[in-house]
Amino acid sequence: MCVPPNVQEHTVPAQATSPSGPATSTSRTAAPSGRERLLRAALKLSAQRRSIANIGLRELAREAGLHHTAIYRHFKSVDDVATTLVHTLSSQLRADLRRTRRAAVEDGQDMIRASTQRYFDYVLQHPQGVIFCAREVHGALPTLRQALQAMLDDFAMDSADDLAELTPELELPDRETVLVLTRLIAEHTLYAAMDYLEHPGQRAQIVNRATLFSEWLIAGASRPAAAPTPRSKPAG
Amino acid sequence: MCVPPNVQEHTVPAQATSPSGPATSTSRTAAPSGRERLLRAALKLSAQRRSIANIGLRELAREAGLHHTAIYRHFKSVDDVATTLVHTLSSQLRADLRRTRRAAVEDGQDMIRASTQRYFDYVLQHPQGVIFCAREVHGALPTLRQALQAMLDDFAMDSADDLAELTPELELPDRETVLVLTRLIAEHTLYAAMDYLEHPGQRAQIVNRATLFSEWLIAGASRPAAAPTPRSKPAG
DNA sequence: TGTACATCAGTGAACGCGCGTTCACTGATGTAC
DNA sequence: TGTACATCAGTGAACGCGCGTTCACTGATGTAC
Repeated sequence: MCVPPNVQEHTVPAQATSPSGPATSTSRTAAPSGRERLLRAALKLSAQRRSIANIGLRELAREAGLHHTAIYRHFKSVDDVATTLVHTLSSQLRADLRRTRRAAVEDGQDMIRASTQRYFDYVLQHPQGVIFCAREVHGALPTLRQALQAMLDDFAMDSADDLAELTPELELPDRETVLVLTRLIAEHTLYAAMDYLEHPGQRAQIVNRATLFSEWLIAGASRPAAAPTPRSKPAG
Repeated sequence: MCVPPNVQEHTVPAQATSPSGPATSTSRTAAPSGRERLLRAALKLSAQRRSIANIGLRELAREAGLHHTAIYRHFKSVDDVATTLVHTLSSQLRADLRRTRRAAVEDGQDMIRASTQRYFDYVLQHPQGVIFCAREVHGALPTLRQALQAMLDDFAMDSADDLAELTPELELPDRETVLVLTRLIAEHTLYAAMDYLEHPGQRAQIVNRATLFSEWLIAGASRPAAAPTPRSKPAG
């Protein structure tokens, strides 16, 4: 009776696993045992609850279907689980979103609106990861915040590349300004995902506002005369 | 020996009390005893730590200098303390910021840049309240989130009023669009305050970016032809 | 192919600790007469 | 002005509980010879 009888129930709680593969070390072939079940349990609990900082060691083990002392086989502490999870998720999310945005671009049409729409479709398919990232950006441990800020920086760079490459008609400002722009957009869009998931009745409106947000920012920053770089100059 | 000997130490931990008065029920005259000490302790702990949801009952009482069972004299639970605090803080913050912005406007000059600068000065003077609000907007209990979202809505209305009243030269879009704009600005500015407090070396840059953010959004949304309301219309 | 051994994931009991909640209590303050 | 009583903030002991951590253990799997 050493192997617990409920392993099979817990092998794939999934529901938010990316189709690009599990991407964590030993899970190349079959059951997602042990370490990976702990990471998935942490993700699930942190999406259900308020923050990953609140999750207890025994609670996490219970969710993963493990004896609570088994955690020490894989991690030093629950904080260690959190840190590992945020690094895993941020790289997954970045790769998935880059794919999503490029797919939208390849379909032609309005890049900003289409890629924004695709982003929110993605949010619906992977709610737990997005909730987790949005919550922890300003939430918990400094380590997690730094990792997620770096993720937003990466998003901003991807977006800046795509803008420069795919929308030459926009007459964008210099690269540095574009990075400020896309960084603002990345941050806002991540938060907007929370509202999107929380208020199903307002989703069309939220997508529209996020699109307008990007368009306004880009238009405002690209505007030649009105407010290019108003440093210490009175408006009057 | 019924009265604890350390009451006098704890009467004014202050450091983040608004000069406009304590504003909570019974504290009109002298020592801030009891209920108010609990609220201040909750604010202090939630600013130090990650979230108000993590604070324990005994921990809170310890910080307030009270026996832990005394909390039940004033509140039903720690969640009750949190709810009371968020309502108190959000109304205080709104009133203080309205005062701050109007003062900036009365000094003439560039309204957006000056009021943004004043806002961050305010943040430096009242870090705990701002941190608390920024953390809990997307953080903890749904009750707190709703109260803080309502606070942001109020900020947006104030800003929209001021924009319409004080900057007629801007040719702003319709009231509804301006409210979307100012709501986005209110939200972003609240988050920016966290970065502002966390990174003292980047403060000038953060203020500048927040100003640009507002100016870009307003300029972009006010632009006559480029992207007024691009509903389902390909950009190409 | 078989044996011996090391490694590794997970088990189960036990520990000391701080938690939230209850209860009866103690003085101080306010109020009616 | 004085007495009797109600109210109210805070105390202190006690409770049962779940927590994180430790330790010695059990099988299963991999590896050397």
